[in-house]
Amino acid sequence: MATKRAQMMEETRAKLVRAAREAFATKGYAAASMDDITADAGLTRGALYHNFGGKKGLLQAVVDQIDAEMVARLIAAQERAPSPWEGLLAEGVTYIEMALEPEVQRIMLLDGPAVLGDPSQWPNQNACLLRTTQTIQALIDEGTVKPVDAEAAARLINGAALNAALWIAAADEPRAVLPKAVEAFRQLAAGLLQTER
Amino acid sequence: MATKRAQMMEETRAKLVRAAREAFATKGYAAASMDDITADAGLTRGALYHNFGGKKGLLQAVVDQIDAEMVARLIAAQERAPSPWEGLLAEGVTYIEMALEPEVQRIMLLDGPAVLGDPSQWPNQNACLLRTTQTIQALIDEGTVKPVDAEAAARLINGAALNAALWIAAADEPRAVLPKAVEAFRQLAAGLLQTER
DNA sequence: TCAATACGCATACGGTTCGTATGTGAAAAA
DNA sequence: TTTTTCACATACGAACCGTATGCGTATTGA
Repeated sequence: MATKRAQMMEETRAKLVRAAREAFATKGYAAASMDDITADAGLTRGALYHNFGGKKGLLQAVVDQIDAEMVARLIAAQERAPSPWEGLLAEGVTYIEMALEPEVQRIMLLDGPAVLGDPSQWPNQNACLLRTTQTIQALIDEGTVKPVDAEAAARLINGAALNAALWIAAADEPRAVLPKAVEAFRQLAAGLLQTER
Repeated sequence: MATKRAQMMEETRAKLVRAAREAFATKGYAAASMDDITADAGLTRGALYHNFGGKKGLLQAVVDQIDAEMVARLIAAQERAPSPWEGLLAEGVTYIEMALEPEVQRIMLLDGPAVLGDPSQWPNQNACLLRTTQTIQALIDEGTVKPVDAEAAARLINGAALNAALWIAAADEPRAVLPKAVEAFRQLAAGLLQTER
């Protein structure tokens, strides 16, 4: 039986994460006070410290939640593609598109790395990167991609997409810049393809 | 005549920037207190507010200084290369190497963007990226590189190099993965080259 | 069913940091 | 020399964070 206490605790955690996600996205991590967040969730800082250990722990929880959502969307985009190679490109493009959302930009691309450190160390980010690495390795095995180090290629691809995302998010006209970024991304990625045809 | 007051002021600004650069690099922006920084420079917060307007202004000054140094190194690396295209690759490798330095990583890649916003919108419009953009534009004009958007390409190239650097920095054996990263970087960048042969 | 315990969360307090408002002494102007 | 300017120091109040402690309800055991 799921104890009633556990249910309550899960509920308060959800409320705190929801309020924090909202506050971090709009004000940024540093400017968002724990008093405001907890009050917004109908609680106090006591609950926050008990459940997450502190402000950083709460950010970690928010990051994990968003990260999981992003990974799900990346997988969906890849599976929708007609070929593994197109799947890799679709993944990158999806990643770029997600950065149009202020929430992703602020929490995942700016405050997250600054407060929590290297994103590639985040649990779900590792899974995402690992999957990209495997995809590239498969493309290497089938001869579509040059025999480079799969992990290195995956990290560079991800990094390129990430910076394109940051660029778009900060641009005056995101919708106008998006196609440029996507085109440049496809060109860059093409560098991994076997040259002969 | 350069008034004595102006000389004094320039001196105190230099001392503050020096102390701040040290503190930001080691403790990070958020954890570095203004009292510590100013005391370390033999001053008080009064001088800081008078000269830089606040903590963010001081960070901006530090960022501008480091940015200028980075550009100088990028230019030097590019001029040392045998061809414009090799110059671009040399820039990327140099960028990777610079990102391995904790100071650059902490201030320019993590705290800077988080506190000041996207680098391309910094008042001093980060010359680093501008430099790469110009290099790529030149390569496009001479026909070496495909006619993509120069800024987009520069962003992606920088992003790839940046992530490569973060990967290397977090690796168990940095010196072992460095060549892998450089090789993958060269392959990716080759995607920008004209295909005909 | 009832007493005892566990524990999730609220409350209270001290310490640190930040921003502004005001004071001061030396350089510059008169 | 007197007056003004201004670079910087000092003083004060407010906000925020982390820990220690208290309270009330859910859970456990007899």
